[in-house]
Amino acid sequence: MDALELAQRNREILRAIINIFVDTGEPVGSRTLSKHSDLALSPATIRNIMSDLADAGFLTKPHISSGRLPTDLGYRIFVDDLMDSHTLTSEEQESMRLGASAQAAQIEQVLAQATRVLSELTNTAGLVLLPAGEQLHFKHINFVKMSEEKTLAVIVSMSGVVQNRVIPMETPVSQDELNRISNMLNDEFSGLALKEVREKIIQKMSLARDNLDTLYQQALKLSNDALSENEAVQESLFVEGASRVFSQPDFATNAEKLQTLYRTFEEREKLVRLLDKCLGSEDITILIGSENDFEEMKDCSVVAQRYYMDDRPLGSIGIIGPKRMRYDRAVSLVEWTADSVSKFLSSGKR
Amino acid sequence: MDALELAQRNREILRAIINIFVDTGEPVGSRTLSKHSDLALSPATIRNIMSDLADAGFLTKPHISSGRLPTDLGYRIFVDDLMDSHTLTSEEQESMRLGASAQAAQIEQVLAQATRVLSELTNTAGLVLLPAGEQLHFKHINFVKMSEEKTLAVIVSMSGVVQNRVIPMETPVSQDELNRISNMLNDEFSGLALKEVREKIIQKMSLARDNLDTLYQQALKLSNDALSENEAVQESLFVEGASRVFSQPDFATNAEKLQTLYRTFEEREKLVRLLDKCLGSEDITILIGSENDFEEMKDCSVVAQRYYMDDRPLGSIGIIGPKRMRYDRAVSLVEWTADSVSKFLSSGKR
DNA sequence: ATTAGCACTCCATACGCCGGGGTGCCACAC
DNA sequence: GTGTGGCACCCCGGCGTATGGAGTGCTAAT
Repeated sequence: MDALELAQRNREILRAIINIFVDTGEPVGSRTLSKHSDLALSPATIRNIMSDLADAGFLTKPHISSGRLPTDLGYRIFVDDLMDSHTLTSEEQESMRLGASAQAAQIEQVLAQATRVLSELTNTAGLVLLPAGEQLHFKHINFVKMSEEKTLAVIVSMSGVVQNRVIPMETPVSQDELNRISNMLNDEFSGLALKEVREKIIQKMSLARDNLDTLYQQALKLSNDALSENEAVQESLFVEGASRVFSQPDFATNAEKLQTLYRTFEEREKLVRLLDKCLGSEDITILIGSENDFEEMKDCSVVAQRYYMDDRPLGSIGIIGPKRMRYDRAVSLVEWTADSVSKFLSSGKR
Repeated sequence: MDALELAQRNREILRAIINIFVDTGEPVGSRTLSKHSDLALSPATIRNIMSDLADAGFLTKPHISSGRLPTDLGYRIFVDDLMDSHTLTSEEQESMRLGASAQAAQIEQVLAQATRVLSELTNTAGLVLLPAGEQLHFKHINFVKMSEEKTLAVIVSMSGVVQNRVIPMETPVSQDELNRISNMLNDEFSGLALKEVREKIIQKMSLARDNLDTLYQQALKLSNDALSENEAVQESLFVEGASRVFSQPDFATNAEKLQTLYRTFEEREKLVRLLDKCLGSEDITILIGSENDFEEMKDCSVVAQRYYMDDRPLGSIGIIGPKRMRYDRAVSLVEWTADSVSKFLSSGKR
């Protein structure tokens, strides 16, 4: 029997098993299933079907004589084909109303709030990625003289992300000159992606090697310094409510797993990579267990979605939780959140 | 027998017990102690002394017939009176050499690096507090017009801390006016503590209610907005290597404790409060177990010390780890780190 | 004062036992 | 052939018991 064309009844069974397992966390046996489900089938029949489903790779059992639980593949089928779509309650929708206060003037605060709520509602860790690089577009740059040896560059992107960078100066430059430099740069680069700006600068630098206009030279050097390491440094990730994941019964009993999981969250780098992956896809991304390529997180699933500003994808927002989660609810909430954030960022208000 | 004048021999015993316990994590019994220590005493004698020490409140036992381990008070005596001072190896000193590269232009990076090393060397969590408020002194402020409705305030403190703040504008103000406003503010407030600046602004605002100089009015309003919520928002804490604490055997076995500890670290607020306390004292602060007032952290100890910029205390840096830690080493390392940071921040280089 | 000896306590571990919830397979009914 | 009841078997987990080790407290002897 082919995986993709399971008989309707088998699909029902698989769905029921997953639903029950997600609910209780216990492997589900034929007997309990025959009671709990509305299918009028005897345990023996169900056993046969379960056996088939296990052969097909959708179910497994922790030990030889125990109930079944879904494999990653089982969850996959469930998410792709079997899942009912969850409709959010109006309270859930309401709690995602993004603070329209003055507070929210900074984009970071909007994102932080969104993840916090997301984490609360799903009881998992909320994540949001605010990437640098291609997604960010240069709006303007300003230089502020801090001392003879140091200048502060303030870079503002179209999306409202503000970055600071202190640049050590070899030769002093007056504030006046700095202002002229920033005007020059703003005229030239406004609207371009940061990456393009960097490329252009490097290009111009090599062209201008013989140019005697020192101000121009200065400008290029300064802006190069200001934008140089940004990509690595500035890719910023917010994590909210990680402790919720750790207290899930799936992990809480296993100190070993808890350790490695905690370390993964602390490093952040792998989380960034995961969310980064979601940026590539227009649809919501669901990574179940080993589908994410990190051994340490093979018991976790990720649900994430891009968010937009004015129809341009800006970053991604999502959750990470135990594999055993309410996927329907997670999907709805993440979608709704990404949507709310996108609307907020794109609305005239800003 | 008075706590403070324990017979020399008893002090030796207490010290030995603590040293062994810190080493092994097991309650230490009279027999093991009589072997491991160089005191030529029989187990029975040691038992008597241990019993005395227990009566005095320095030792306790997990159950009626088991070895002894130090109480918080026991540790207290140990750190105050019994501890040998640990001398750092030159490698240890070396690893704290703070990156003198361009990287370090921003104060946050110096602090982050310092905590990271501190955490590695002590195998505990490294903490550093960079407080706002009284410790920060106003250097200058700049305004950058982002759009008609939004202005970006960039506040630079004497210590080199840079803060951004987006301010929603009711009426548009030109960049030119913004510049004049910032000049006005810089002349007036440079060098004052942020707190004083805020007070002065409020004072002036009430005085100037009838003043018709709209620019001046604007200036006050803007600066008030820019500095208003800073105190709460900007107090920033770096935590590095928290997972090291969690993997200590003292906690790793106890999922319960692990949970609450996670949560405490995630909230951060209590950690801030602890480090804040250390700001008050010139000496290194050691809080053992319940000496910090947070129930959740009664199994942890804190070792922290102020750091300075140009002889002015700026924030505090330290570690938090299990009560059972090498206090001598922790103290030396924290002191050395605070010292290195202070030297770096105050050096001519900056 | 110090020590040796002894009785006692408590923990950790191992072991055996048993019950419950499962499975797999076989044989039977429809 | 498909679904079902029955039966033998499996394995986890909880519980009570035994056992050994580490430690204490007390007493009596040095």
